[in-house]
Amino acid sequence: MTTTAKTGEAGRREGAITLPTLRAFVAVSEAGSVSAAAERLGLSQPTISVQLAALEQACGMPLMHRKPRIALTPAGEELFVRARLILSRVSEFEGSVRDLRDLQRGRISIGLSTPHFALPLIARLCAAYPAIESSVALGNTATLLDEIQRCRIDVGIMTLEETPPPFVSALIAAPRLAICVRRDDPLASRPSVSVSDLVDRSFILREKGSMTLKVLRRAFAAEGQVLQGRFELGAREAIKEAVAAGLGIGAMFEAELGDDPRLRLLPLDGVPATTGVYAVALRESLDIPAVRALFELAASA
Amino acid sequence: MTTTAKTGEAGRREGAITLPTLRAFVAVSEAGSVSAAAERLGLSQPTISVQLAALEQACGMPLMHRKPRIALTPAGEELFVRARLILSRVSEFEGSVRDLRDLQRGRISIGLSTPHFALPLIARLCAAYPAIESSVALGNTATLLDEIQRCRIDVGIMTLEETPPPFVSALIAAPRLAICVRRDDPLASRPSVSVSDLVDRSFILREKGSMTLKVLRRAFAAEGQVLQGRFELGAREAIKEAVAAGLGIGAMFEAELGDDPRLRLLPLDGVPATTGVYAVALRESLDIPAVRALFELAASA
DNA sequence: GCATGATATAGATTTAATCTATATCAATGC
DNA sequence: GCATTGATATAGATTAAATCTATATCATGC
Repeated sequence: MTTTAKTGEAGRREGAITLPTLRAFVAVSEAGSVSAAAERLGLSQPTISVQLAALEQACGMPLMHRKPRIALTPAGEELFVRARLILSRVSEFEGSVRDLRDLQRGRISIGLSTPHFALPLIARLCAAYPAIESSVALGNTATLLDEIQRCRIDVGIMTLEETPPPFVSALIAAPRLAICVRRDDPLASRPSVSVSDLVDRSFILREKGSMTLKVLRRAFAAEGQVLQGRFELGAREAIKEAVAAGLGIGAMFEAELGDDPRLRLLPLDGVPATTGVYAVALRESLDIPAVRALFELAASA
Repeated sequence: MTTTAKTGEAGRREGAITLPTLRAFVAVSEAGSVSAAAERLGLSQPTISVQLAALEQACGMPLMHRKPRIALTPAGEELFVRARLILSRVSEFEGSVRDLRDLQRGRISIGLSTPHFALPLIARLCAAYPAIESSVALGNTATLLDEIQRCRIDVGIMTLEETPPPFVSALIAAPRLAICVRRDDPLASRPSVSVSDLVDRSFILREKGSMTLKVLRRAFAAEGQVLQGRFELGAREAIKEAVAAGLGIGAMFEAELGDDPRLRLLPLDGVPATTGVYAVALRESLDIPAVRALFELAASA
């Protein structure tokens, strides 16, 4: 029975190349048998058999012959090399994912409004995950929230009263508002002060958007008073200098003063403790490993 | 409403990385928007959106943020590079497949028992597809069929009567069996000979497995005669020399003699034309582009 | 020739990829 | 400030891929 070659099309049914088919092909080539490859990949033998057939289908030509034992055709030899190249790139990709997830690598950009409370936390982050690169910028509560929302920074550490919807936060500290006066100020020897002690005093204020300003203004309003600002300074350090220079009195949260011998910090009575220092991020940023790590450190402190 | 960070696991639902997800990711990164990427890939916008989410799921972290406009996270930057590497390897793989299929590259190993009929065909193959490398070996019908079956060669060109099941074949030529004698032989002037003319002559025979031997023996048996072999030689060229040296007469298929002035070839009457010169291969080898090309050339001659 | 080990096929099930239709979200103009 | 628009995400359905178990076929060695 002489079968004449049918010259019609064959092997044209394409089916895109997929990673499982390539894995099966490479495993069979290397293991020298379908069943050994199946075992190596932790899959069933028919799965490998089918995947191999699918790849030959997709390529439109036989890649292996099975006669004496399973072996590559010339075309198979060539494609085997390329298939292994693909798979090794995939492994590298997966390795990167693992590193990134295990924080063997990673980056986080942080914005601060309160260096005093933020830096110990950042220091702990760096100690726990030495491979994380962090970059730090400064700002006030309002600008930081804006930058978080625009994804300019991953996380902000700032004083805050409430966390609006798109954000999540973790409490770091709950300092009270205090008044900053010169050491020779009449009030300097008082253990604390109240709004009524301050109505005729002129303040050096933080800029708009600052939580310090907002809380102070509200404390005055609660007493029916209006805050009198002498002038406005956009940085806490500058305010300290201004107070020391006798330009007025200032306000800042406890522990923000540091160790300045020229000044004294007096707790302000009658201010409800509604504010706190928080780490803040977009909810979806919590899936960034470095951000999650920072939040976990904040929560565990 | 102060939402505290939930420190529970997140992004752990793995789902293996696939090529479509990587393609979507790279396309979005390059196109700068999901819908542009969809258009570029010829897919719908939701498909890309879903694939992107699937990759972020598989990686367990966000790869892009979408706030001002869509942009890569630091992790995304790193993985983007690796993803593009993978995809370029895949393109190379697909390019190889195309080349192999279009015979821009390819190899074929051919076995011959009848160089006279085979070489013109091989010459046509080389002319039509200059990029195909072919390697040629010799053998008789039986050894060639065996080598084909063991995938030692892709295709054999040989005299054959019938094509056993695992093979397919294409007819190349249908030469008749002829007797080879010295120019000074008493039979040399005859236009043809019959078995009865040869009963007392002593033959120089081809080896077992040769189709020439098989057909000759059967022609004798059909007349009730027994073929008398003087001795056996494993190569056609050697038989010619032996006949020329006067050791006996030989047999070969028409046109196999070539142009030897010492010899004459006499058609043997009464031999049914059941044999032909065929290209033979395993059925599955027809999917090898170079083999298919050879068969198509044979059929179109 | 029969037993055995290996490969392929069948049928069923789960998951992935893709679509259309629709909802949500963000930016922009009136 | 609200409505329109352009872009992205979600839902539900459908098709195709990947995988399994069970079984058939095939080849090999004794």
